[in-house]
Amino acid sequence: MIQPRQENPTPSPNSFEFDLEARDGRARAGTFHTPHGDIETPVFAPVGTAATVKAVTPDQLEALGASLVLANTYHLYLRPGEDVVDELGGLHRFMAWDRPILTDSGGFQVFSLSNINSIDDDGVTFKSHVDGSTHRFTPEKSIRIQEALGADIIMAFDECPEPYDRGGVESAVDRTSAWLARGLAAKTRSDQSLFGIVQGGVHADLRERSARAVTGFGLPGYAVGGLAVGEKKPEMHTVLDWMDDLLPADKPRYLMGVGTPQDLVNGVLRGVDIFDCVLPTRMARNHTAMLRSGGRLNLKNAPFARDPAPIDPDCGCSTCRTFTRSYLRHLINAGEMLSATLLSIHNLHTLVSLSREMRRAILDGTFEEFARDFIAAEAAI
RNA sequence: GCGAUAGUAGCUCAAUCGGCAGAGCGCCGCACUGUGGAUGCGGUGGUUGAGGGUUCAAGUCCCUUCUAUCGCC
Repeated sequence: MIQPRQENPTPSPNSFEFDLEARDGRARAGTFHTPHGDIETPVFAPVGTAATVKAVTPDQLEALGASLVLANTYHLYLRPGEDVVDELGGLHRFMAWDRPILTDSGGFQVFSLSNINSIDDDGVTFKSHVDGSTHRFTPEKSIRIQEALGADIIMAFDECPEPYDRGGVESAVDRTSAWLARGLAAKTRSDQSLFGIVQGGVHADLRERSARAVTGFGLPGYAVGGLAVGEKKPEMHTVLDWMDDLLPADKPRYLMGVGTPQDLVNGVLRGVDIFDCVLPTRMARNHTAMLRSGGRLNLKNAPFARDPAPIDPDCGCSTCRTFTRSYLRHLINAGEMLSATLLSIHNLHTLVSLSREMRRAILDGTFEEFARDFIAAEAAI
């Protein structure tokens, strides 16, 4: 049985302040203060859907140098129920992660995982993907659940539409703003910071309309939603360029659901501070190792059967220091759960350490060179 | 030794009256971006145990033979 940590870190007197420490071009290095410690940016947040980062233990996450972890409101509401988490002392104690936690609003999952019954200006009625039961989320309900869960950063309930359906994007922009106002009004806890989400798809005028509305609430941080949902890469970069101009410089920017090592570099290059993504752990479960500079290794592939090399000879993670590709392939082939753990550690290390290196380069004033080399190396592959 | 039953893809099995030899799994590979260890997509795969016969046509009917399982002297 896992014992939750007992010590309670002293809350920063400046909780939810963001110190912008350095800039290099549009790239930024900063520190976001939360009641559970500081988040040094740029940062990559591993995703722990149901109060766990899947096959990775908190000790392993800590060894990786992770600070912020994302948990999912939709999943925790359905199972075990936010009341259970609340009763057991809140998310930090429940999942034994004493550092900063961010919860999603449930908006995206309602659209991507459940069966939607109806969506209107008031909220969304949907059927659970677990048992088919009917539920309803509203902006107020999402805040109530997230307050019961108790993460440091909580997200406004939003609508994430198809990026190329302009009519759908336009109504999602206005609905997301209206829902943010209601979520803010429903908020009662002062030890959680609410981030607003900018929508607008790939349309400049809609991104601007959304950003103006959302930043008007003077929130402690802002998220860019509706990207990495099927649009082309150059379009994502263009939207991020717009966002850098539209979002206040003195607040953290969070690019939701992204991404690959290349996405992180391209995001930081355009002023993004926070990332989260399921890719490193999902690919780990699907036998794929992310390589730092482009490329992936599907370790299930036959040629690795007798390969004595580590996944990445230049990687310093515990998996690469310890195990051969041959052994990892054997674990996968034998159906051993350990393969998901070892690959998750490698994939998370790739993104967490890349974020840390980018931070250092920004502080040193060498980030533009770092990014140029990184993108050149990727192009050479 | 005699008898019964069964041999079809790597595995488990389909294939109507004799009418283009198939499926699932595995294997090989691809995808995966605000997470279900999920899922989706594509590919490889056969001397139908062997040999002969009947027939326009045989996995299917006939003969011989080999192998396996069960039963009986």
